[in-house]
Amino acid sequence: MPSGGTTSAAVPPSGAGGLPSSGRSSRAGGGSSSGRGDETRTALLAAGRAAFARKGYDGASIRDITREAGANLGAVTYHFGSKRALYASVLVEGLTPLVDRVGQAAAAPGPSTERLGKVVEAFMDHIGANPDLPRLLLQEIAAGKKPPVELVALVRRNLGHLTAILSQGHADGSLRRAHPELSALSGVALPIYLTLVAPMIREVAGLDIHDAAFRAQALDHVKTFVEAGLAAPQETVG
Amino acid sequence: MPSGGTTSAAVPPSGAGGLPSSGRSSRAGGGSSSGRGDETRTALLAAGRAAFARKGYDGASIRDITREAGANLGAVTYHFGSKRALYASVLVEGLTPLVDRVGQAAAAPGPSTERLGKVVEAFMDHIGANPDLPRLLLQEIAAGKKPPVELVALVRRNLGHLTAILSQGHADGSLRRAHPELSALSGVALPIYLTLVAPMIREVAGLDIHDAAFRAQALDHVKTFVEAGLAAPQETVG
DNA sequence: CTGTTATTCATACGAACGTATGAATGATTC
DNA sequence: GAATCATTCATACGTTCGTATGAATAACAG
Repeated sequence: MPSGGTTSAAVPPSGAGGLPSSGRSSRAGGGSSSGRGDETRTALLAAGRAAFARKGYDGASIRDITREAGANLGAVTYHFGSKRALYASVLVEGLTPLVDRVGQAAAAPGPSTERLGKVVEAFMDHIGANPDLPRLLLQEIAAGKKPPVELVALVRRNLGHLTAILSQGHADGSLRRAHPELSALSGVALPIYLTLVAPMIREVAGLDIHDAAFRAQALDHVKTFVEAGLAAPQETVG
Repeated sequence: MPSGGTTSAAVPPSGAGGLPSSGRSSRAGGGSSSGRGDETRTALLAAGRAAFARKGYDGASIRDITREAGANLGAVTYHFGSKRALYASVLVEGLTPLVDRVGQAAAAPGPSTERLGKVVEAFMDHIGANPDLPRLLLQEIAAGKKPPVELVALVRRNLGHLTAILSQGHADGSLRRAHPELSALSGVALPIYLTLVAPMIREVAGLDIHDAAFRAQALDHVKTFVEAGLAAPQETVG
């Protein structure tokens, strides 16, 4: 044996590490370790997000991802431990900012209908700027398997933000008294769906969600639709 | 060379055949050819639908599909020519009945709000009975690539059914005057989304869309939501 | 019975995949 | 300048994939 150990020649910072958002391991003080380790990790996450969203988990290959990231084939194994672990990191680190942003919008003071509008706006804006996110989410969910716990936690948190608004609206009578989960899901279904089927809309109707004018139109429509769908029924006037 | 030809020993009925819905080749008269050819083809379609919906195109393997269908490994090549061709057949032959059913519901006479309700009901009912369909559709669309022409044609036909109702509603003033495509998409987004994220809903909120009671609740909610979202605004009464 | 045709079957091939391995690299610390 | 460490790199292994191939089977025609 030329070198020392048998298999533990290099000890990757991955494995059982879970999902430390910035838990990089540096050697002694608080320095910058040996160089571009973080850059590689970040590049892998970005390339992985694009690849997984576009081709699905199985369709995306580690070779494609590392090539796109400008990294070596072994980079994924080293930084994340496995393809599956990279995928989990992409999922969590990609969706957390969205949930956070929705949480901020939902926490704003004001009447429930106004908060609802702000949440929808934040949701559509963030998703519009990151069209990979709904694809990532749906690619995972559409599999029909039990989603990973981290994803469940994120969605549950998001649902909590929405149901808080709904219960306020129920209390003050401005929102329809309805099934809270169904109502919350209704609020997010349309933004996600519109972003998701953007290629189909472009193909079928010639409308591009990336076009600024149509984006504005879509946002307006979604806000109106969701607010009307959730609003308390008004007395009809002949 | 033991046998006669070089490569054309067996001539599969696939290849450039396109998508004949029942264009089975029988030998001379109109008989039943040599046996269970059609059964195998049908079994492959069913197994392929389940596999593609659950694992995506890349995740589903021909070996899994043929095993599930009780057919030989070469059956897909023989009956469809390639994995891709099987996938296209699954897509078209799976979604056509849904579009047809929506078309029937949309063609019913009556006021536009009532037709709208019937369409939503037909949509949710059919999708509820065939939960693989939205997954198939989304797996394809989520890829972000140009969808196959047959799929575009189907979606365009479906969109036509919906916009017909909407324009009637616009004309008689019962529906909100809004972007027709956006409105139509809004009508289908929620049913599809609810079915699609069923595993997530079950995990996060403990609600199962396959449970009859919740199904009824969901249908009711979706109808109310969509109708309220698309209805013409009423005068508010303090 | 003989030839023809549709279908099934077992097997093989080359490519691509995820992962493992151990040497090379280069910065940091003493 | 030697030791240490995180990271990168080239390469190899075993598996699985889609597809190709040609023989085997079975039904029908004459």
